[in-house]
Amino acid sequence: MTRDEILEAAAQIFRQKGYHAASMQDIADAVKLQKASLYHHVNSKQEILLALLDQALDLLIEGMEKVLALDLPPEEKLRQAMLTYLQIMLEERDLSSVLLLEYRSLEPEYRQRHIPRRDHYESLWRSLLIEGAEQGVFVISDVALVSRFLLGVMNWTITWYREDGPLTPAELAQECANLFVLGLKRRKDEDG
Amino acid sequence: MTRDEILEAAAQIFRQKGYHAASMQDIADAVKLQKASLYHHVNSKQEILLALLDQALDLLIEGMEKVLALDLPPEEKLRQAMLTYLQIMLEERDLSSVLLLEYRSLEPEYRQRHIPRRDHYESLWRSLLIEGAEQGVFVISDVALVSRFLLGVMNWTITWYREDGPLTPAELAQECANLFVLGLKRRKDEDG
DNA sequence: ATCAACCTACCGACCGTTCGGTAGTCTTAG
DNA sequence: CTAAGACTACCGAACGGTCGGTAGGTTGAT
Repeated sequence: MTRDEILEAAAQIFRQKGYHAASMQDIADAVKLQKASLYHHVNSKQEILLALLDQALDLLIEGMEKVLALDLPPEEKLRQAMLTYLQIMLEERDLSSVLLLEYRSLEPEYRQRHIPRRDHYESLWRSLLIEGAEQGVFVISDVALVSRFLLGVMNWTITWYREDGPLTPAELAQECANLFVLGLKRRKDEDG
Repeated sequence: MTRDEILEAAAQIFRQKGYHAASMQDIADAVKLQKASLYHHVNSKQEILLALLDQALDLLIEGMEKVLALDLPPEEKLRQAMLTYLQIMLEERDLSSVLLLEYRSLEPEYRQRHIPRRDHYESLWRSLLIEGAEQGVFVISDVALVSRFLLGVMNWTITWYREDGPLTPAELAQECANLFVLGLKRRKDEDG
């Protein structure tokens, strides 16, 4: 049994039940250990949660930085960023769900460590939008607001997306991007 | 002390801590009763949660039905619906947060009672979009998907909106509607 | 012999809920 | 007008159970 296996099981249970409804006993059962044995690998339940949030954010930051480094026109870069985000979200659902929904269960001391990284990630999205605006491709009055709209649509997908449904993550990303890109792009009838 | 006062306090605490992290003791403290006295007014903690979800959904359904009854072109009706939704969400934040985030804590028996009403509400949004599509004003390939996108953006606002921030709910609704309406409307360069 | 991995046994705290009881108020028969 | 009875609102104490976490011992590979 490794720490990572415990974290993985914990993510699944946290997602299903929520942090507070999930007990260390549940996690122990899932990895077929005694509850006390978990404490050989982790220091506390809160530490598990923090580790999961860190993992999730690492994935997202890594994905976003790769996209930002690409040499693409803003519109394509935005599409690529949305695709990457949704793919991570929907392929690592346990982790993502914990990041988005169980974040509130972090106790203050741990939260302080987490918030700056979260802010950093959001700033990556803003920089993408700013790039598009500076090149005159996007028309955006409030970059912070639009980035929240963007992340909002995508974040909410984890509450309703079904793997056995009609859409693949890639198709979903495309539909989503279509809707937004049209709303952001300078229209033909607009002046320069 | 009335049942409604207890529900109101419970909503606030559920929003702050989450259902499972909130204790009956917390609620009792908030209304300055002994924990046991709560059971004179409510039957269980789960019943409180269900009552709050019902209250929230009642508000939203009522608002939506009023908007649907208006005699407006589809675009204006959509804008009005979004405004109404966001106003309710942001003016009744405790209730709305519980609806969106604590819904998962409903136990199966209670959930079965709640789900049909929730589905009904979402169908109201779909019918609005269908109306616009049939009149040729909106171009929508997948109504269910678009309605989820719409609700997703708006639902996520409760996680970041600050009352002391720069935007009123009405301004927020307008920005949000602008983005979406552009993505949905038939463009000039499209054929008929 | 060492040490990681895991165990049994246990701790105090708190959970939602129930119980028996007590003021105070309202109703109604004499 | 009064007194008995019923009803509402609330309380203190306790229930069985679960919580996260700890102490200390056993196992087995190196």
